[in-house]
Amino acid sequence: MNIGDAAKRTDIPVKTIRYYEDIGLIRPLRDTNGYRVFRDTDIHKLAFLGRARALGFSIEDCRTLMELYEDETRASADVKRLAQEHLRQIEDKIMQLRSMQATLNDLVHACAGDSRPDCPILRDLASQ
Amino acid sequence: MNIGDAAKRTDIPVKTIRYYEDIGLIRPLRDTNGYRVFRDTDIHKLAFLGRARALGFSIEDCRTLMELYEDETRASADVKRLAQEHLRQIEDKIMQLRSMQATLNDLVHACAGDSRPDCPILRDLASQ
DNA sequence: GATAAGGGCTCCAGTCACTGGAAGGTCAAG
DNA sequence: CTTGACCTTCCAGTGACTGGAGCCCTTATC
Repeated sequence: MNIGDAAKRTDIPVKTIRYYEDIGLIRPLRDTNGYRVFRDTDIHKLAFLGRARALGFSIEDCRTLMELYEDETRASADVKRLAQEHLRQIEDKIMQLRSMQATLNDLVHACAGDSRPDCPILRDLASQ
Repeated sequence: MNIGDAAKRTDIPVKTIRYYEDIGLIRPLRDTNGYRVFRDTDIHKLAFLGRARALGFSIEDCRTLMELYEDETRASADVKRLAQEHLRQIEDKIMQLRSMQATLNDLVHACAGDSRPDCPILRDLASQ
């Protein structure tokens, strides 16, 4: 299978697949014409990566997860630890965003949003 | 005031302040020795930027907000529109993260986290 | 007057995870 | 034989900084 088909199959852009090869996440074979050839295992790995990325794991986490996946002697504790740490970071981020959301929401509601220059949003940003 | 004091006063790293000058967000004066000199207005602008960034506005949004702030004939509607659009993006991001959180949470709880290799997290990532 | 510490300066490179584009090779259809 | 859709590599850019090298300036102390 060529890269275009692999991209369609996994919903990962062609450019991204090439990038994943560049950084050593996948190792597709090469045809005599230089084209990448994707086997089922490569497609499987790409799909794995796609799902891990969709859960917000960093590329380095993905690399580790793939290594763990391929290591038959792994301990599930290692996977769980990684996922828990990531979950904690997501929760932190959500709290941060919720705090921004709350402030912004107040400000937006306090602002008339008309043609006059007076604006509580700017007043807040400029406050000492 | 030199850059170090400006940094302390506004809680913005020295490096970041220099970067803000680079991209034209602030225009501190220069002393004869080449050192940047920060007036009260510069400090005020930096603090404004700090608060806007803390609310998650992009640098380009910050630039626009500062222009609006300095334009006495602005319409508050323009500020509100910007803030509302940003609020929408924050809400999108929160929803995305909550969805990740939910999935990850399920997976983490399903995983024994012991020395055995069997792991629902990896099984999910590898699922067809 | 020498020196050391603690500022400041510029410029370059790296971060993360792609993404766009240029310049060119390959392949199947008409 | 040409067209168009693929594919290739390589280089540069994104956002918002951050780190480091190599240098200059100022102030205090010996």
